[in-house]
Amino acid sequence: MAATLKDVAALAGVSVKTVSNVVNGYGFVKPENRRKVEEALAATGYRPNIGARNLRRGKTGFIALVLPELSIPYFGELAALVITAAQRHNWNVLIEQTQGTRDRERSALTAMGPHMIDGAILSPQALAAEDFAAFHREIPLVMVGEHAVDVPIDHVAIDNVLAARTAVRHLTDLGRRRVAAIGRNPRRGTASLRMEGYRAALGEAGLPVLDELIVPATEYHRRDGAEAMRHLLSLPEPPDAVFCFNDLLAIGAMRAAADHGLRVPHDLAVVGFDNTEESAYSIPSLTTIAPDKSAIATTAVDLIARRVAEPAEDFPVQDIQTPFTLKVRESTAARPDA
Amino acid sequence: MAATLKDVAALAGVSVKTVSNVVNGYGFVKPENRRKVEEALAATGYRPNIGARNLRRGKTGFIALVLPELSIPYFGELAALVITAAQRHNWNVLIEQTQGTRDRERSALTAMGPHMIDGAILSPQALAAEDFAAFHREIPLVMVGEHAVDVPIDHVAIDNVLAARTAVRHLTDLGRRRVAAIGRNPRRGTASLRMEGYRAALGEAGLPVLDELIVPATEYHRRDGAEAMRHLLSLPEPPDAVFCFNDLLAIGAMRAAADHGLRVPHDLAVVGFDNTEESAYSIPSLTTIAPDKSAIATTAVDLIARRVAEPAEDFPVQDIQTPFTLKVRESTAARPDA
DNA sequence: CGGCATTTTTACAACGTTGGAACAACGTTG
DNA sequence: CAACGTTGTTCCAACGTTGTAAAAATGCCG
Repeated sequence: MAATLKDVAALAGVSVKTVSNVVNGYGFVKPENRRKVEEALAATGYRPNIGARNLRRGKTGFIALVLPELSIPYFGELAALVITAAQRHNWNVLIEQTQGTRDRERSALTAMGPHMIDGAILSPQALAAEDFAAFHREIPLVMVGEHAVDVPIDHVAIDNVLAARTAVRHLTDLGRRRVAAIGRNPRRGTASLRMEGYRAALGEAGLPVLDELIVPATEYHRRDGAEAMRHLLSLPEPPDAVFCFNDLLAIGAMRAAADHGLRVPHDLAVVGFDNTEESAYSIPSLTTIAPDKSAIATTAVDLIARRVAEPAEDFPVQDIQTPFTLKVRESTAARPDA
Repeated sequence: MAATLKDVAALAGVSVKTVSNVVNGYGFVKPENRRKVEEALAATGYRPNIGARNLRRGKTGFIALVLPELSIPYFGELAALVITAAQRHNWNVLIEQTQGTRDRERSALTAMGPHMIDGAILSPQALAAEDFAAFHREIPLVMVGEHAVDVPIDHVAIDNVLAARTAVRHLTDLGRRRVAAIGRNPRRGTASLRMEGYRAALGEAGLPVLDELIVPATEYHRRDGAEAMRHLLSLPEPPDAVFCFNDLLAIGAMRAAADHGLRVPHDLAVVGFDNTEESAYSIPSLTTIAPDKSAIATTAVDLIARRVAEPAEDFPVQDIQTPFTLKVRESTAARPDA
């Protein structure tokens, strides 16, 4: 069996507490004893029992990361960064997958009691404001990306309206006149914000907002992008550009366009959102909004750390905007004839 | 604060143990009391303190998943499946990222004592056999994918030799004569197995194994695939087909080929390995070996569960092969002129 | 060398849970 | 009605750790 403090103490010939003191770096230990304890520690290969320690300390050493699906590149990349950021605070990360369903998001919120986790980072898709009422607000919670309005909860995200506006503006600057949008979804807050940016950019360019060019998507997978694009291509007058609300939709859209014999960017310019690794290598490579994912992860984790450290908080609910850039790639190269 | 058994007991007017009995489904509780306890449970919103429970039971309720990087699609997809499989055993999954470095793989193995986890699933890349000696073999360990030879540890993977042979055979069947390989890496066991399959298939087709067509890769990222492909295209006599040891390498290779003005599959046929979602939507879509990832995840988790359940085991070390298929897509379509 | 301050060590309790044993209540049986 | 088995409940201890407080050892001063 694994060695405990008791075993180490017996071997070193001191009390359990002295060993504990050495392990935790308490100052007043006779050098002689310190040496003996350290030897015993090494000899037994002692590892503290985290569970027992946390039980005693009233902390768990875990934070939860609740997201739709790890197999979606954006979330995989984000999770990787969150885990790395959490390590700096000596936290382990528990990942909970919700498939973007409200039920599972809600149950993740309630099931993970304060016994289990010290805090949670949540990337919700379907949660409504009232779901948060059920949540025991005993541990810090940070929302990333999606933002349930009217709920006083810390939030970290990019400026979605501005990002979308930037993306669409880029398309109109290239001279595209029929700019479609894929990803409308009234249940997603970010989708509404991106719609807003889309409309604003069209307005600035003096272009009309045409309902027929706005395609909804429930999920944001490649398949949905392809489907939406097929629909757009079946229109009497198809678009000459499309702004997709994430990279997967864009990849799917480019695929459908290719199947249809269209050339990207010549016949159709495409912009995505997220700057997943994939978008830099696709053929053609994908112009996309590049949020600073590392900043998102670090900010969210640090925010939880701060709330944990100062629990009886009077520092107000945070709504932090992290930076983004537009990565211009082949999918929006200028037409040679333009 | 969160409710404990004591609080619930006080409210219900029974002893702590009776509440515990109700919570754990112990049979002999007076209906009257059961009702009272259940009401109190609901009223307080009691959640068991997992740490304390595990401390008492000597189990942790966690398994570790040690892998190179969550942001790599294959591992993201695998992690998603492992988490789902683990849920069926009431396990939480702790994900540890190693970046594929030997140091971090080793430290993950030792740092996660038996206090922390009930078992571990390991997808190693750089570990040598001797590293396992350091590992306290107190908890079940399953290796997926890579297999450190000479170490008696459970292992789950596809038949890499056969898979590679199948992939290359597919290329030679299409009439390709100069079939390159990208991904040679003597430090990776699977790479050697895939090399073996590659050589075997060439042999069967009566083709020579040419050193110049075999390109090493340390990491298996898109960037490495592109780099390797650029090298191949600089040869006096470039290949007409390439077998990449994973999908990312293949995506990178296709990207480099496109940059070079080559048409895939006409000028160059490409086969990948892993069947990540991305490969179905790339342009052209990628022919690839499709391991049954779900089977890998389930088998690995179930194996751990079995070893945990029967610890004083005499059931021998397992080496389980999971099925795979070859998904033929556009990147290896037959030449129209052939 | 007694007294006192400082350093070092230890005993004890507690965190929340559950297994085991002990105990209590009950109905049944001889 | 005594003995018994069954059902239901409680008490105690323990899992491994650390905070508190008290005890012990040490060093210093007069």
